Amino acid sequence: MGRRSDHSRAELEALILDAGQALMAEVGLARFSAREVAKRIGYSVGTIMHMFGGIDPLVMAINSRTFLLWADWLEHRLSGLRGQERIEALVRGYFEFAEGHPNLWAAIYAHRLPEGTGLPEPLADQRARLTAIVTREVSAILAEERQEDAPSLARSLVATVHGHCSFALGGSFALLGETEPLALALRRVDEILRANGAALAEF
Amino acid sequence: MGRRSDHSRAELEALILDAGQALMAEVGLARFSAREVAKRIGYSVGTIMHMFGGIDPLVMAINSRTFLLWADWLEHRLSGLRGQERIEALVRGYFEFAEGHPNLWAAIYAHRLPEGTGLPEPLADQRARLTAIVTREVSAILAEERQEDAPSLARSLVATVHGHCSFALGGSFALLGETEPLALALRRVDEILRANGAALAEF
DNA sequence: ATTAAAATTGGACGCTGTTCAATTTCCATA
DNA sequence: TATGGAAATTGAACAGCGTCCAATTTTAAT
Repeated sequence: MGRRSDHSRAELEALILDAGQALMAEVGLARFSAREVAKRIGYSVGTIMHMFGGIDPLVMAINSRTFLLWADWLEHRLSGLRGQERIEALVRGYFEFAEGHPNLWAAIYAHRLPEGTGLPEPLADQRARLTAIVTREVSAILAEERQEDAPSLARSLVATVHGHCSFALGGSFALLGETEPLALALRRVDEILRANGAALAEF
Repeated sequence: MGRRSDHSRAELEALILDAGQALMAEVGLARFSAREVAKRIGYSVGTIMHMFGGIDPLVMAINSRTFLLWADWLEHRLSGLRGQERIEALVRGYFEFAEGHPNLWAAIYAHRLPEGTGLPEPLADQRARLTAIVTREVSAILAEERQEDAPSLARSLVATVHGHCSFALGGSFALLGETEPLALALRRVDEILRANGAALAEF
């Protein structure tokens, strides 16, 4: 025991986050376990506790990492698209990422940090990247005199799509007999954008 | 030990659900504990396990109960209102209930039942009541030739408001600098209803 | 080489959900 | 009213969890 220079501080952190995110993807937040992460990387639980300070900060770090993954994936998905195709790709992208990584996605919204504790600045920045992408795209199809509405409108659109995606993956829509959640979300986004003066082609 | 007729079967179930819901409201899903519920009602954990079959079914029952509470509260809130005031009251009601019972509300959406297991019919019915109210109100302000759109539109509106409420209580909006989540939700609902031919007064 | 500091461990603690044999109570029948 | 079988309830056991910390080992500086 003691400082084994098998891994540097940064390497060890990456090791923990890699294994942690993998475990989260496999079993979800409810069955996530710091002990299991420790077992997988060959360190003791104490090491993880010492580095992150508890299981909540660790989960926060993993979730912020998921946001990064998500944002990169979205950007890649936008490349080559033009005009309002890009907006549609954002909505589809939201759903597809969530469906492709349901446990990672659900962990983001199921995990509530004990009251009072806010996100450390760097983690907050990682999370804001996703909305920044949407703001940029919304801005691009908004008239010049409505540019100032873009940030607020983007946040609201993300919330709208999130609500539909959340009901789709959480089973609420299935419970209510709704079979086309994505189509619903796409229509709402279209309506909202038109109502706010976006330049969209006729249906 | 043995069948103590202190309480009938139904009484005991109500006792467990009462104490369970109270505990959920106090500590939230993450710190919810069947053992603590047992302690509070003076029975052993085994009794709860035997009645509900596990902690997941118990949480499901509590959450469905929360839906009932919510629906009743909403109905009461609608009484005396007319026209589009009723739609506005639904949106405000969604936010106010969530803000008034944050742990109960969050537990509904944070709890994901282990895959494959669906809700028992009676519980599903309890949950559908809330959307049924919205469908009724949406139907009331929709033109006759658009009546068939009401159920789907209502589900979508609930999802939209849920998304905004979820971002508000979960801290996403705060993180992104949004300070007026309710106002945002109200505007989106107005836009969506107008886009679908609802009879709403000029702003 | 010595020493102070940092990293890592393993074990303890109290908690959790789940299971089940043993016990107690109830109800129906004789 | 006595009795037997069925149902309810318990308490203890189990494995796992997050958290903590004294003890140990390694590293880096002197």
